[in-house]
Amino acid sequence: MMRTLNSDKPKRSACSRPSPEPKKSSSTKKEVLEKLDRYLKSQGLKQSSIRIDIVEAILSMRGHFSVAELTDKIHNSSPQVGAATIYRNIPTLIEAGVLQETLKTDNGQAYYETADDDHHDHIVCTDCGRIFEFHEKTIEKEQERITKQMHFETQAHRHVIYASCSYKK
Amino acid sequence: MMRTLNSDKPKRSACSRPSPEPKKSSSTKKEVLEKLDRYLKSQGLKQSSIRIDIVEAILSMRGHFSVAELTDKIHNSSPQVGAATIYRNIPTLIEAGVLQETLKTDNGQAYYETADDDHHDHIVCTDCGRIFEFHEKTIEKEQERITKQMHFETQAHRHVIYASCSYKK
DNA sequence: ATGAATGCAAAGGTTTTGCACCCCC
DNA sequence: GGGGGTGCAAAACCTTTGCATTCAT
Repeated sequence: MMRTLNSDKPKRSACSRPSPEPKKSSSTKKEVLEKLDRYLKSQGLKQSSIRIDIVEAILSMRGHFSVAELTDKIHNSSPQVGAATIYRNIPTLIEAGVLQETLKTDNGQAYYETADDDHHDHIVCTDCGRIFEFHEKTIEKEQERITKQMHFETQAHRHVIYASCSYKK
Repeated sequence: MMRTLNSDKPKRSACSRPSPEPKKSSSTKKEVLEKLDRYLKSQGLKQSSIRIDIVEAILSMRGHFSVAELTDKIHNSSPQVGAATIYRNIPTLIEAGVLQETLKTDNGQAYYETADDDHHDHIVCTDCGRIFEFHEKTIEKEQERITKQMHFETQAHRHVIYASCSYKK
């Protein structure tokens, strides 16, 4: 029975398209940590060595990653960090502008990426599950026009295209 | 602490915008049941009174609904139907062209609507959580253009705008 | 009669929460 | 020292699955 979109985990091997380029980091690690520091101070929150560990793991990730993948990375250097701590830090780091949510898979798992300024949306390969990015100003503008016309104030959007890689086989 | 998009269930009362119009049913109940019948026969599957109950409940729903809401509706007339049966029927009914998935909320709950031919995307009100629809050919075309240009074959897409209703308060 | 459909309960996977303890400011 | 931060385990949540039973054809 066919399932909905990407609820079956596709195998990486099903797709021979080259992986997306790792994004060129627009900010240095130092800048990110300073931004975090400013945010924490502004909110009366505290630095903690574990929070720094988590941020460093995030900065070392390439592309888009799940919490499970992030957890593995963190456990490389700090095996004792609990999953709950990572989950509890996610909203904080999003608020701080360090992290952003990419998309949710149909099975409910969230994917994240390091926050950056250039907005983009995503194409998920239905063969291999990898996530690619696209930029399209026209769509952004149309979106804004529609929302205004319908008397809403845009807060955010998620635009995910599911498509199969033509390089297949 | 602010959470991601619609992970907090907003209260209906937070938004005074009129509800979306119930969609004018493009097919009669009879037509839908015939379509289902054709699909089931083609797949060697069976009719069952419970499956018909589920379809009738779907057709009686207005707008967009979660499995929980659908289950409640079904239980009005057939209280004994188990949740597993409803979940197991969903992929079948999607395949049959009776049902389609609208979106997943950030907390992982799926929303559905009756299948129809006119494609549209969705605006979720960040005040009240209600789901509205928009149609925009320009966006569809751009999307197709980008996907082709990147050498993918489009399978599907999900485009959800999160926006607050200006009629608020 | 044969295989699909169902109910029940248990299991699954991801994320959240309660609580006692720890540590940053 | 006080309030945020953390670990652990349990709970929450939606959904899926195993198994014995029932039903459609």
